[in-house]
Amino acid sequence: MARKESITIQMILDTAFEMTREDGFHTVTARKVAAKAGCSTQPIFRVYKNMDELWNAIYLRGVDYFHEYYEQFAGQGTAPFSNLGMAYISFARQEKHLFRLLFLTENAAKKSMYELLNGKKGMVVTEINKAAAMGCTNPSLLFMKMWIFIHGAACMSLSGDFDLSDAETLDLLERSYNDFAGRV
Amino acid sequence: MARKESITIQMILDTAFEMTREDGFHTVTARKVAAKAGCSTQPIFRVYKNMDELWNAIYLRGVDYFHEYYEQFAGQGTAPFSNLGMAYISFARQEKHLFRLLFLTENAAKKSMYELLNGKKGMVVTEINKAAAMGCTNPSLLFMKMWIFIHGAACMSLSGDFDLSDAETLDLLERSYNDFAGRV
DNA sequence: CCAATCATATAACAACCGTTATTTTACATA
DNA sequence: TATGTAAAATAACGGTTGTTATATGATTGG
Repeated sequence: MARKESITIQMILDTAFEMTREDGFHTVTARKVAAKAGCSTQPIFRVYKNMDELWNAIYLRGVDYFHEYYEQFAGQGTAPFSNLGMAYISFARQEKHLFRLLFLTENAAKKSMYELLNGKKGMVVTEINKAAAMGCTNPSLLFMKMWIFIHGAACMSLSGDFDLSDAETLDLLERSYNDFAGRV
Repeated sequence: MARKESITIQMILDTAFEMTREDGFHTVTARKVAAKAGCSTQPIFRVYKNMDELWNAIYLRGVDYFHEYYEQFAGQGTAPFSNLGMAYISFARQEKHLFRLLFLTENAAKKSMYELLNGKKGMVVTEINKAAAMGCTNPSLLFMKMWIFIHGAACMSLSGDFDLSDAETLDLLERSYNDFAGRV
């Protein structure tokens, strides 16, 4: 009855997402995506109404990508939040463009930082409970302080103003947790 | 002998800088600057070789602007670094576009964060000395921890994930200083 | 007052952008 | 095998960008 589809929505989104990962969000244009996917711009506008829709899809794929990356770190580490913090900072270092897109860019579909951090597994809640179990009187405040600190380190590493090794970073996070929690 | 200059480099840079302040760096194009300055694009390319030079000049003007803003806070506050932190966070809140340009954007002429923070008056050194005089054993480490925290709060306020009042923010900074310094 | 000279304006160039109209191509059904 | 149909390619439209060639303008020394 009709010609068979040869360029799928997956191919287009995969290509566009990879461009975002490697060169940043602003490099994703219709013509460049088409060139990299080996087709014309027409298939893009068949599966997406316009470029805004594609950009939105890239953001949502970025959220999924972050979660997959981030949830690998669940249960690791000793001090509460230090595992999540390491995941977050590692992500910022290895995926600068995605980190910018997810955590430093205003966006129509933008999710709150807490929603992103808690993830599908409720990892923040888990860590808060862990802190409470360790005798912390105000674990939510502790989370807030810890995350401001962690977010600061992540953002600093974007501009090259924070370049501790992973081991040093983990040590810093655990010491900071103890500082905030009033331990010795 | 020749026609008198009517559009100065100051007028152009003032206009372009104001556009950056209000609408962000990416809105500064030759034609838009010309329109806002009430002239053609030609005077821009008389005083600047190309747009890169103008953008560079905007960055440097931004550095000066930050210093003027920031140095007003010198000597205020009680806990070390809290005055500088309040200045930094206030700047991020009130001058989002400039903050992004100065502290979150890669740049040919980019200065290190420490250079920007220390300023012309050596304010960071002053605060570190203050901490040392208060009996802190490792004031440089304390500064690092404090500034990661402060930078985190500033960056979070960009995305609307940090919205404490000034009084609450100051309180948070002073408490954090005590946490890091091991005080009660 | 004229002419040289430099500032400014106008207009154009080539390269992009998102988007869409038009044409070509491939495939399933009758 | 012919035909209808939808996918893909081509090409174009109107907009933007940085930059530059050309034309107009004003000013000042001779």
